[in-house]
Amino acid sequence: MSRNSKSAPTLHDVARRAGVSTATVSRALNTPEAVVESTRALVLRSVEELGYTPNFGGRALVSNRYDTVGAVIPTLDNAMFARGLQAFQETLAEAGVTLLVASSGYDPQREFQQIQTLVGRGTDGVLLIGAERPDTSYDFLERRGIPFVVAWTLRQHEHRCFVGFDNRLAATEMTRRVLEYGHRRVAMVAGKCVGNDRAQDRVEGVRKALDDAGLNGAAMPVVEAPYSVEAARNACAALLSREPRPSVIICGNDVLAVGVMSHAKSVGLSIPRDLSVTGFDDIELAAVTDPALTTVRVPQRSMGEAAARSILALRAGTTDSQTVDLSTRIVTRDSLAAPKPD
Amino acid sequence: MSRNSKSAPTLHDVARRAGVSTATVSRALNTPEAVVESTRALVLRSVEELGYTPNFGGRALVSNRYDTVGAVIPTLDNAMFARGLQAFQETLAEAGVTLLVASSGYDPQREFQQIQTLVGRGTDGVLLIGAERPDTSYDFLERRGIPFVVAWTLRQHEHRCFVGFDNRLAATEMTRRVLEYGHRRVAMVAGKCVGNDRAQDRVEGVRKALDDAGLNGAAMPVVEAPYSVEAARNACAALLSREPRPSVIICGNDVLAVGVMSHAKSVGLSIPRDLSVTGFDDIELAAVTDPALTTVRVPQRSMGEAAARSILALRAGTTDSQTVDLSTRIVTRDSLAAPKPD
DNA sequence: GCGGGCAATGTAAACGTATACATTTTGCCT
DNA sequence: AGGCAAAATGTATACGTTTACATTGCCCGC
Repeated sequence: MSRNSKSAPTLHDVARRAGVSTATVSRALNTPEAVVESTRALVLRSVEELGYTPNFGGRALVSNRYDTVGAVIPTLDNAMFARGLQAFQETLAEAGVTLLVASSGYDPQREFQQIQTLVGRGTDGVLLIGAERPDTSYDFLERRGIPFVVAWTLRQHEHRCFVGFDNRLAATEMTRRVLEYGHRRVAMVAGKCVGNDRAQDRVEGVRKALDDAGLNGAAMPVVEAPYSVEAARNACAALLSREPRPSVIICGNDVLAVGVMSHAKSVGLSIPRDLSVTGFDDIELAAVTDPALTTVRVPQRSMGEAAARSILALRAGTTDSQTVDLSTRIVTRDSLAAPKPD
Repeated sequence: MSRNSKSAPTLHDVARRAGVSTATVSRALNTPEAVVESTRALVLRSVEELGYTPNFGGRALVSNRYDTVGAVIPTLDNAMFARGLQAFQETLAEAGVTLLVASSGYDPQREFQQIQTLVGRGTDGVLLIGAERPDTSYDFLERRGIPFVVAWTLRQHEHRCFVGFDNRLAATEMTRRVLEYGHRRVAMVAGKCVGNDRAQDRVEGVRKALDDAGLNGAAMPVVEAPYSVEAARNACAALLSREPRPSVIICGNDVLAVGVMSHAKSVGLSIPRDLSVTGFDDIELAAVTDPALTTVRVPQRSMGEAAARSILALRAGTTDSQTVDLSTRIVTRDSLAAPKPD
């Protein structure tokens, strides 16, 4: 009954068993090249036999490094963030860094709390989604000197690091494509815009393309909906009841597009014959809806990886915060076609 | 330039500024009722002014509590785990516990590494998905005395805590339903079974229902596919080329079902007239496929919440590991119908 | 008015690790 | 062989917190 399991073995225990000092054990583990082969083997065997693992608190206390980065995500329900986060986590893990996850539920106040919690936990890097939040949050991080990366969007800023894509531009390009098909009665189902710059940018992008084409962007009908199929159905119903009825509905998100198509079909409309629909994100299921969804491909995994690399660089002391601008492209499928003549 | 930002304020700084001892500050923060109103106010003001936050390493070192639980998830790509994890995280957060996330990529070896990393990080609770893994992993946790919960599945076990549902039973029920419709030529597209007891259970459940009905369960054609639309397409092609052609394909997952339907339609089959398809999980999009998917509803959020509660209970010292058995139910939509007569 | 008891606060000792500095050992050159 | 530099190891302290124990001050009953 030698292993009473009451308390974990410490550096001291290992040192005594190996007949060396604690400093040597520490070195054998952290800077192996600084210790001679024979003693290193001795130490490692002792570590093995005792099943020693370093105490995280002790290590963190003295070195002030936690090898932990936090991410505050609006929600994990959305497959999109999940996938990006997956890549983020994997890249971090390769560098021996662990990921702490928190979610804000799209609430800036809660996001701030979560940031505080994470930092209080010894997070030495933070991933944020979207640029729009109270200065309080930014100030907190900057004052504390915690490196952070803003992802899923792009902004011009002196000192901050962005990893994302231009939501506005992507929406403009998609809209331009829609107009090329000859559509003039354009409507949009957007995500909730308050506090969500990505949703805002997408609306703006659509408006801009309309303006560029000599149409009145500001006059375009827009209904906002939370990112759910059911909400999108209702939004679609609202848009279809307007006069003149839109010939195309541009959606701020693939999930919304799925809901829109679902409702349109349920009231007897054929897509794209009677109504065209476009999405945004290119989630896996966009390829298998009926009809398959024409949408904007967003480089989710690359974004997660790039964000991780940026944060690692920042933690390592990179001074120049290089923004990473990833590109999107339109995936042409079957939900967008020319409008039928009046 | 009083705030040099070089080093964070410590308990000492707060104490000196408030003119009290560090012990009093600590108490004012952790056990407010043990300190008189006036000094508490004094301390809190001092905390405020200095922007003090406790050093996590110091606290963890002495108290040996990290208020952190880890989760090792096969992958975040699958919306299903993401949603459950979201609920898990929320419930944890309410109790002031932070979530550490790692992913295994369905690799038991990597899962073990991740468990070790998390525990080395001071995780005082772990969430695992699925029951099947090397004893090494279980031994490690049990020897260390780290409470853990196994979710997404159910097993009989003396000391371990399970939170999930009976995959086998759910599959049996779905198959029974299929048989009630009159189907006899049953085939299945399953998830990869090696190391994945949920996928295995679902196959077994289908076989059992067939056996119960006097059909030969073991003879049922099964193709395994990773959880992706594309893989499911190929699997579907393989099954459809067999003689006799199946009248129904039971899928181990909604994503697989979507892929199967997509392929079947692409070769000119009408669903459910020429081929019935069933899913598993009831992800949000199952309701909007064409036709809408008949599937098994899995209580993802409840599972996440229940798992969190179990882990919190275990951490708090509950001795009896109460297993939580959540129930599933069949959601009837349009992808399952009677087979057309030969 | 005085002592006893209790509430409030202070003192100081851990917790386990990393590392600056001191000491010993090794290897090499003359 | 002796001495010296460099390599290897040991010694001892600091990190910031919690908490057991010691101390102080206060109120109350007699």
